[in-house]
Amino acid sequence: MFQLDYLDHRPLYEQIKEKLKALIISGVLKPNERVPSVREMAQSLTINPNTIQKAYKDLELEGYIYAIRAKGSFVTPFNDKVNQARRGDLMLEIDKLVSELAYMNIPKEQLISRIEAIYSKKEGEKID
Amino acid sequence: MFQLDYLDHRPLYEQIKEKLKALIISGVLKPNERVPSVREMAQSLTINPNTIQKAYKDLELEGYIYAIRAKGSFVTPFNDKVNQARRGDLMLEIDKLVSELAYMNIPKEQLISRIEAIYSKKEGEKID
Amino acid sequence: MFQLDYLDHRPLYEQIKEKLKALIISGVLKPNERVPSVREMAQSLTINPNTIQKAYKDLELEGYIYAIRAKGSFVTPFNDKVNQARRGDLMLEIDKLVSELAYMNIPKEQLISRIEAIYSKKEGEKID
Amino acid sequence: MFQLDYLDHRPLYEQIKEKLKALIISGVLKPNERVPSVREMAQSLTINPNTIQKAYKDLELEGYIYAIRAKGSFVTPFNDKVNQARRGDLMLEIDKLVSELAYMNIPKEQLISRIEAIYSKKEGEKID
DNA sequence: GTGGTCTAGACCACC
DNA sequence: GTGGTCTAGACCACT
Repeated sequence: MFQLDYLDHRPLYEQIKEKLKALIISGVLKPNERVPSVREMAQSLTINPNTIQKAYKDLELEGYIYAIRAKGSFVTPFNDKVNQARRGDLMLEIDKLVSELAYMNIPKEQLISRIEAIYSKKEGEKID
Repeated sequence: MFQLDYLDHRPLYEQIKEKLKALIISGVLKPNERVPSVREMAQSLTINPNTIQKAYKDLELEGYIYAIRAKGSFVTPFNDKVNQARRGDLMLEIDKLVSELAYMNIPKEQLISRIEAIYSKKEGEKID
Repeated sequence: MFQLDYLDHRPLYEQIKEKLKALIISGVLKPNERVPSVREMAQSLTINPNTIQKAYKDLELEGYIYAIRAKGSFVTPFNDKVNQARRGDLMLEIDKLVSELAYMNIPKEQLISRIEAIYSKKEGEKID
Repeated sequence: MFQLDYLDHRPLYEQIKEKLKALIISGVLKPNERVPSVREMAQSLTINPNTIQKAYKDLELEGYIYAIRAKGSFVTPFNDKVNQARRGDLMLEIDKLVSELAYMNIPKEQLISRIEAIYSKKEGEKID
């Protein structure tokens, strides 16, 4: 499914969270699709199940997946009501990054075209 | 100059770096202006000088300030050649954030207008 | 009759107990009325009959329903002698919750008016 | 500080959370007071530090304590803005309990006098 | 010394 | 078989 980077200084569970989030966001994992069980994932990454457990629990708290005991874990279907706080955080992060890029004299057109590209790719998927 | 947030779980030196960077980016600290000495800053924040030292060293490596022994540290004047790696990192971060916002159905117009606002504010300062 | 919430991390039988209790307490299920059989309930919720069985057995032990073999389960008519232990437990729980609300500076008038409302609603039902 | 009940079927960390919360709510632990370190608590209860860690982390997420790396954990000073969600949850729980008590014919006067007692005790402490 | 991360291996409740 | 809890013991970054 993906690989870990042991040179990365962040905790393993952070990497796992990031990779899974990316799969969900990019649409590789569809809403309500089952994600690998804690043990399956632990085996395929050859790390301890507790580390996966922690990553999954965090993702559940953040609203990306949900767990059903004795059934497995699944991708949360997107819901506009959820994660308003998260949206605010993302906006603040974007502001900081954009300020830094502006300071470096990156032309804003470059940024905007990048955004257009990401959004139009997403539109393309919807049509599928 | 600024305050530390002890509830933030990041290392203190990360916070210091972030705050100083923000001051530089926003133009509060001008190019070649002297930043407070390690001791001054340590005293005003009542933390260990080693922590400030580490923050300054990182900022120097990232190209935001330069140190002159026995004189102090100063804001690096902007230079196109500096920090091409940093730019790439920022772009990757932006991509990740934008993907997540797209996943959350934030309209791209909202993002773009936000960017316009930040850039036009910066233009305004230049004229000063 | 009711729906299960698979996102709830409590065991399913706990949810079933809670919902049935609510139906009894609110008067939707009257004293000596028959509650759905284990099989009926299992079918309508599409879960394993063992899970329903466990919920019913617990409710019987707690004094909310009684079972007659080959006939089904029925709502226990209210009886002052029953459940003195349960009352004590509820009082302890109330104490804990009220302490927490007091800590949060919720005015006691708000609590009391809430209690009045619940009791007066119950009185209204009795008259029916 | 307190003792664990190994006959209790709930996870140990839940018991620890409950006991600590009670100490905070009752005012035994004052705002900004330091709570025992993870290791101290683990030793005094003779359980594994990881279990304490989990309890403390949960309490931090719920807003009762805050942790500062290399310093310790401390009681969060009460803040009206925090935990509005928690308040709503508590209110729903109270409603359920009161309904059940009403069903058992507990006179509402008994409930109200209990609430008065808890609140007046809290007022007494404030004057101290 | 503090909070935080990780492993290896065990056991439990649930379905 | 699944998610969740717990232990014992280790190591890390930070102050």
